[in-house]
Amino acid sequence: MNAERALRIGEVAERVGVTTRTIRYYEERGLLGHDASRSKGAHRVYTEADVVRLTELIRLRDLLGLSLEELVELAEAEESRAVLRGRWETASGDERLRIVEAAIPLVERQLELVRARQQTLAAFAGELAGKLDSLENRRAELRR
Amino acid sequence: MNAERALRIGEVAERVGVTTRTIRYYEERGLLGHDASRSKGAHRVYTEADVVRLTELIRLRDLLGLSLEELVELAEAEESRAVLRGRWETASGDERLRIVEAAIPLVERQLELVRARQQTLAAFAGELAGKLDSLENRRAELRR
DNA sequence: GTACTATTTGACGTTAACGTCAACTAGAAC
DNA sequence: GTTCTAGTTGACGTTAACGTCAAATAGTAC
Repeated sequence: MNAERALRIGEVAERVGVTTRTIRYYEERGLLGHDASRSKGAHRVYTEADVVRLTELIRLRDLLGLSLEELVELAEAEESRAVLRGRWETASGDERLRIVEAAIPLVERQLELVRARQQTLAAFAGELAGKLDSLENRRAELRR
Repeated sequence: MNAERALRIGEVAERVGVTTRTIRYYEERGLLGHDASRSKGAHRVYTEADVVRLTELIRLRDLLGLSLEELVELAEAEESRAVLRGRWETASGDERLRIVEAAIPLVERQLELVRARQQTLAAFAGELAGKLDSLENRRAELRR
């Protein structure tokens, strides 16, 4: 039904904004579930869902400064990788429910991390604003 | 007047939460103005202002993921390093005004960077929240 | 002065995260 | 089938940001 176009590594890399080396490296490190059915030497095949997923991971890396190891840890429990391996289309209702239920706490965890960083950033911004304020006051006084 | 206690590298490192090696490395790379009056082999001497400054730099590094090179570039223009070298105490009113006026755009720049990051984080948080929402809707449907 | 600890300098070591290169091949287009 | 581009594997190279170690010395306490 859903005849999704198959992507190859080059296109994925370009769209996500990384190099092909990075994608292979991430797979090597266990971040992207590697397809066991791929025979040695055959091209890797990706879907739109992979692009979305990789984009998200890259953002977590860039915005939160997570290391690869931390990313792996974060994504590890994600049973929703089954979706990426094409299991979703053929899954039964029960299986789909389990997949969705496994994905929820993962997104929650990510959201927590982002929110925490928002907090610390807000505090830092406050400090900087205060410092700017006092500098401006000093300037005014020194000008008199 | 202001007889500030002189700190040595070990105490500074502990208070800032880095190692002494890091501090020396930062000096080596030009991030901390190195005191020309220090004779070879003599201990490095720091002030409370140095602790504050280093703390801020480390936070910019950690929260925004800035590289050392970017930090150097950011701090480079900072004429306020004069303050750290003890020039403040002996400075005339005019000099002090110039020091303060040089520090302001620097803090403004830092604040800009932090605010920008807050924006992208907010957008990301929004996306994640949306995704969480749709997952929860799916779950509800699959449960019926 | 002596003892003792923290510091200095210089040098080499380490790790994560890729970059780069070579020889070979899959797969799409014709 | 031929052609051609993009992909694959394996291996070695690179860079930033420190870690670690050794030998000598500064500075503090007594």
